[in-house]
Amino acid sequence: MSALKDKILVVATDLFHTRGINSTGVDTIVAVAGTTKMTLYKYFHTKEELILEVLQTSQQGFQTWLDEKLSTTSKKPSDKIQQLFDYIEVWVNSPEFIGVGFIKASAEFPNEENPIHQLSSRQSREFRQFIARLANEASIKDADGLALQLSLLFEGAVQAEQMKRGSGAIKYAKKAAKILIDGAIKN
Amino acid sequence: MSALKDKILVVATDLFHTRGINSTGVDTIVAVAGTTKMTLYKYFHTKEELILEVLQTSQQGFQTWLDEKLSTTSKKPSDKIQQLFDYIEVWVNSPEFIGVGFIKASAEFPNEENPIHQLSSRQSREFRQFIARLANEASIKDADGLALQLSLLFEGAVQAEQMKRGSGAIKYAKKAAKILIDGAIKN
DNA sequence: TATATACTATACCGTTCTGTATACTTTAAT
DNA sequence: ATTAAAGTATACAGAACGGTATAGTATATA
Repeated sequence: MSALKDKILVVATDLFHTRGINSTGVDTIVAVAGTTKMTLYKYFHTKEELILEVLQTSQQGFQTWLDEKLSTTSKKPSDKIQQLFDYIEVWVNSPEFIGVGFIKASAEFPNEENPIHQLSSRQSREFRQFIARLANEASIKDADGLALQLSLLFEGAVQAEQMKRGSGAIKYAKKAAKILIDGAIKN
Repeated sequence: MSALKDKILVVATDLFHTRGINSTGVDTIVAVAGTTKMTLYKYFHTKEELILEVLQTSQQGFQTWLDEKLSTTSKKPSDKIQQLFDYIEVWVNSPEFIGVGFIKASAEFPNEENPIHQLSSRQSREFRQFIARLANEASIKDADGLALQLSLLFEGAVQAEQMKRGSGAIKYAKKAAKILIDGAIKN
């Protein structure tokens, strides 16, 4: 990948989160990235394509990071789901954390026929299925139900953290997750 | 209040939710409301003022509805917090439900110095405090902690419902809320 | 009948938006 | 040295944006 394409992606990701997607023009993006519109439109044919690529790379980055953390530190399947929110907390409290793309994007593009909304919706579903897989491996009965509940806590906490940084939302989400997981294991 | 001002508010509320706030121009609003920009700008000096008023009236409407439901049906304080999510479920599943304004607005206006973001943040905090009051009346020890957890479930569920209608998110949020409340009462 | 109020109709201003056209410069590989 | 690729610089088209100016109509009250 071209260094400039990468730079544009990084800058766009940051600006979309700090100013909003619709409120960030391509002129601003290229100015901050230190390039021109001609170059941006060489790599991304439309702004929508850029948005989609930003969403995909950020979510992929998070998933890769999370996968690695879970696979290297904990061996037992039943431990993984317990540690999920530990790592989410680490990630949210890291200085690089700027938010979850698909949550914001689905709010800015509510129309269900919009490709950006559809990608956001799919990413949310895939993350939920990822949690469900962890729950299944931990031999939890209603794995899908627990996964949905944990994803609600996740999305709610990220939302709250975005509304006010350092709100402690993720700490209480972690506590709630523990209670829900313990309850689901016993049944 | 003028009938036209009210009509503009209703139309704007609907359009903001179905198309997004930034994606809805004032020209569209007046066209759907069947009036002109001159009239709109007579009642709302700027678009920002209109947005703020839309947010305030919708949240006020929900709070009033919820207050009334809780005060008329359940007498015991300990029952109210248990019934909170019952009514939220009714509200979310009602055909008029279009979402929660402050969740979307805070995503579209992430800048903490923006008046719209500030109002959204305040509304979120006030709703959390409302839950905390219910928890306190039910003699729950860590009322603020439980209120935060329940608000995460609430916001996460609304978010999920927005991403895909009929996702059943609110049903599982209700179950999770029951578990968390029961756990908080015992301690 | 006079006057104030509410509202309409329409044209417009300045800005910003996405996206493109044209021409030029740098860099690296053959 | 030649050539292709990558990137810069800049101007601009066409539409949409928020907001205003001007002129006119309908209605109700005094």
